[in-house]
Amino acid sequence: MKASKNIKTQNYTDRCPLLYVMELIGSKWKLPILWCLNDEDGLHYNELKRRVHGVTNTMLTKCLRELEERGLVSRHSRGSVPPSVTYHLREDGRSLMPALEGLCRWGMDYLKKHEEGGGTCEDKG
Amino acid sequence: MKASKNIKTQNYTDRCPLLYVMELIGSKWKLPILWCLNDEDGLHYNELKRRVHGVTNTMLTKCLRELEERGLVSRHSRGSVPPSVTYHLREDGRSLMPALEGLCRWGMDYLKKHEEGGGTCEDKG
DNA sequence: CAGAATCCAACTGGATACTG
DNA sequence: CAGTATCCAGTTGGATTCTG
Repeated sequence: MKASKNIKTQNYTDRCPLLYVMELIGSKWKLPILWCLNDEDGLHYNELKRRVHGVTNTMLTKCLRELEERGLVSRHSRGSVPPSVTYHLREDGRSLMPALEGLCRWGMDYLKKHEEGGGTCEDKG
Repeated sequence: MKASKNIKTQNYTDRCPLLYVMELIGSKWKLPILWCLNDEDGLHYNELKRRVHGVTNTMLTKCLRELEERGLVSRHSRGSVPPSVTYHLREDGRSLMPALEGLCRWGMDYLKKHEEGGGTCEDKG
């Protein structure tokens, strides 16, 4: 109760850190990318692409650029031919993962309650 | 570390509770609406509209319907003329608020670090 | 290998007007 | 009062092709 009160008094007007974060990680591939890098730090572009299943070049590059700009991941190029570029999670990116735990827990809890006899996570066809 | 490891092993494949939640509350007005209802439970449509500043009828109605479907808010109509409809936060909606605290904290922390001399929250013009 | 460039479809959300 | 209906613009993301 106190916690939630704290949240809403801080936020629900405008310029709110929570909405900022939502915008930061709200696009389709950001979280999957971060998870992969958190899972195994220092991945090459194509390794990443293989793990973030379904992502396209366009989107992967775009997301990585944005995450880099925001300081969540870092890009290291060897500048050789053929090119070799690895992506790493920076501290801000890493610290984001545990920050998501509350939400994740809520989600698991919610799904458990609402799909008592169903599958695991069927949101939309 | 353990927490974050826990998260990624559970998730980054497909059907993931966290992505589910993100979809649930990811649209533009959902969180502001929930905050308002958390702030003062039992608001009329137009009260809500006044508090969620900037929202349009179309969007407010759409969001409320979706939140209602998902069981986060409840709708009570007196069925009179003129109509009187109040919206309440249900338990699932209320429990979501503290679950957001981790993210919110991370956001405040992040903003503090990244705008040492700047304003409070300038994301985009 | 690690992208960039281009084009396009779908979705999101806003503006406006109308209604029982 | 509490919406609904319609239309429209901007954004998101996918498909495809090309390159040093």
